[in-house]
Amino acid sequence: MRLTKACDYAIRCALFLSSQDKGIVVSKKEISQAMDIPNQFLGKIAQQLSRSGILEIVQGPKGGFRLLIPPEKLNLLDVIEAVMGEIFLNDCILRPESCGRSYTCAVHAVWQKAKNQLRETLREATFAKLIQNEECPVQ
Amino acid sequence: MRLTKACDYAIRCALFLSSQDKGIVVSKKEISQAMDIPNQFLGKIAQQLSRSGILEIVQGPKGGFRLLIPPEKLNLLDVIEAVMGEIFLNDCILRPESCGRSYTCAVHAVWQKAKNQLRETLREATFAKLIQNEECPVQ
DNA sequence: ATATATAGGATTAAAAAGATCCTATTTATC
DNA sequence: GATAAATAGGATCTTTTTAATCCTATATAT
Repeated sequence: MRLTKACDYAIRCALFLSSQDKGIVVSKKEISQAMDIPNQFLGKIAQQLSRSGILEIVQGPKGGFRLLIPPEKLNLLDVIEAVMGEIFLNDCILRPESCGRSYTCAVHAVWQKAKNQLRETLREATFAKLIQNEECPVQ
Repeated sequence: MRLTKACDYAIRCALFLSSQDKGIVVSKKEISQAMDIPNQFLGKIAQQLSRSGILEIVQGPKGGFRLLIPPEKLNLLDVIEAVMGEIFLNDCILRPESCGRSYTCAVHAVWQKAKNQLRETLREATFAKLIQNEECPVQ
């Protein structure tokens, strides 16, 4: 029920890029140092974010990563699902054929509701909002 | 971001007990066969449910498990957290001291919201409701 | 042409989950 | 009380997942 480190790093990376000037290329080294992400691991994560169209990878000298989606449109759900695949709480939601017992179906309805709520909450959280609100109301 | 097998089994066990006559003792063997749970593993899970006061373990011949909380009051959250501990999506919510970077705090507010929603949805799902609704609207 | 970056397959290490083994303990029944 | 039928619970093992790194290949600014 937890986000993986890879997710955490992906979010940090997206936060950093969102806080930089629009459209600029930021080197992997700079991001990994600023956001405390293992350098090589960041490379792997960037590949996933790149496959999902969230950022562009620029090779060669002065290479690095460029955010393709503006922070106003990019949200936590996009970044998390780019790394983890579609969020789900229980296998049976994605594999209903493995659902033999009848009353477990009522349970699945709950998983489905919980999943939808969770995805919606994450979708609402754009990176533009996240980098604005530096204060922390929950702690 | 997924429920573990142990959680799944715990829920199956609670579903089975909820569907039986109130207050009766059901043997581990019967539950494990009916709900397709590895017998020994069920023993471990029952210990956790017992520690949380959800069921009572009866030893000796004619022993087994007895549900202590009526299905109208028992809910998915109780059972899941008995097995997994308190639900959370990201470490930093439980360990705010590890939260150094300022803007990650805004992210934590989202985790907190998502967590609260999720727990509320699971809390609303009582076992009485679950064993009633045998049809499956989501599939 | 060269030096500087990232790519990406392969591998390794660490952690968590899933399951089982085996002896101890409890208790109904004879 | 003795016995047999149950579960308890520590220890162990296996598998899976996660986390991280190694190393050669590739791209590109200068």
